[in-house]
Amino acid sequence: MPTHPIVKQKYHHGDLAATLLVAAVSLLETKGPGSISLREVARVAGVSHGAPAHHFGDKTGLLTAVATDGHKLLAVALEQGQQGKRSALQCLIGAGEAYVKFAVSHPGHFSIMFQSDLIHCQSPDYILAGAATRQILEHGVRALDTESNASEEAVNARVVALWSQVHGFATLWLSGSFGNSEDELVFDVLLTNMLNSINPGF
Amino acid sequence: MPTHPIVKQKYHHGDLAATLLVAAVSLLETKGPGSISLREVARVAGVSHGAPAHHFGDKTGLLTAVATDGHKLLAVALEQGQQGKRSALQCLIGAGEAYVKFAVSHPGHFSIMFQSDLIHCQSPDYILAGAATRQILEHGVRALDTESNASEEAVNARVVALWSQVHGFATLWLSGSFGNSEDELVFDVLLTNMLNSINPGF
DNA sequence: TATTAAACTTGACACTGTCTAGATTTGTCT
DNA sequence: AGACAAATCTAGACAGTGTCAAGTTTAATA
Repeated sequence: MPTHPIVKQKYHHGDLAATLLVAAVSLLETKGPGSISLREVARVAGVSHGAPAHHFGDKTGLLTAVATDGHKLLAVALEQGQQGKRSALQCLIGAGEAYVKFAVSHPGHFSIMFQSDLIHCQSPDYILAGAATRQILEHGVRALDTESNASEEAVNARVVALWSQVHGFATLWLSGSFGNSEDELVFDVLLTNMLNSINPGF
Repeated sequence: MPTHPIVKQKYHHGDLAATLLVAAVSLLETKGPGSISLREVARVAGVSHGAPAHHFGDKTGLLTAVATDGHKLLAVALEQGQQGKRSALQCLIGAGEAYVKFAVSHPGHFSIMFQSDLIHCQSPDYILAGAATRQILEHGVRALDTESNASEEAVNARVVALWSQVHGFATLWLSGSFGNSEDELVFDVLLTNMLNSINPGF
């Protein structure tokens, strides 16, 4: 007879992989990617310490899955950030804004997405998901530059410049390098000013 | 009688703190900030596993020292990157170039400098060293904007924009997000193109 | 229903960070 | 110089970690 007959603890969780991912993201937000513990993830998910291995192989595998999920979510956010914009420039700025806001609103995911020493960055799923992000940015830049029939190299340079800027802003903000102001207004002002510095003609 | 009379292993190392820092940087380059082990640092330095505690308190303390050293080295690199430039704009671009090249040539230091979950980011030394970096960038921007009597807010926005761009470029390059091309030419082209996109008038 | 595969648990192992107590060296004071 | 104190490093212990192997329970399949 079980001690807690009402809440039946089934041997098979049913949806453990997804539960582990949620727990991992939660712990990434609090502990950070360098201090996260696989056993604690299992504990939060309510399973034994060996359970994650069956779904993700090892700790790196679990973190890779989180990173891959993060890239997929980011791609969706970038698409949404472009919707309903008038000009191609506004479209690109919308994507940049979405990039930064995704990072700030999903710190758990973002904290691991580019940590190549903690994930299997050769994983096909991860590479594929990451390439989608880049493609969306590139598509936006290309739409802006078609009018001024820009060279392939110029488009590439602009993608790198835009990506670097929003990625750097997100990273520096999350690390507290801009001063650990909790003020949301400061964040918006900084971000808006930076994005407005993107000029159509380079 | 010692077994190795020539190389005398002294009980007191003499300069252990510096040796530990060098070992830590070396391991940060190979293992990465999330996988570095304090005991291995001690092993590389040739001392017992408990030795680092006496100089740096704990693992976080050692990593904080590396990060602080990194910020000091970066400040020097930024100053040097500005020297001998004609215009204020070229000066600023030189600093940006120095920022990225420092990150790529000191991956061990740079990998930990902004990881707020792995260091004591409230440490006065660390805060001071980090503020110097920001001040140099701000000084460069201010020199550029004095002619066009820019507002305080505009200067601040430009600092954030420039810092974000070079920091993001360095981070993305080191994470392999631009494609893990070992080609140095690709790096230079990408960086130069990006820096040239910095326009004097915003 | 019997058998097989999947999902999860349990125990073990080496390794880690940190704490404590002790050993060795250096510096200082008389 | 000699004694004492401080600084420096070692050595052992402890709980916690990732990963492996073997075993147990459940689901799927035939």
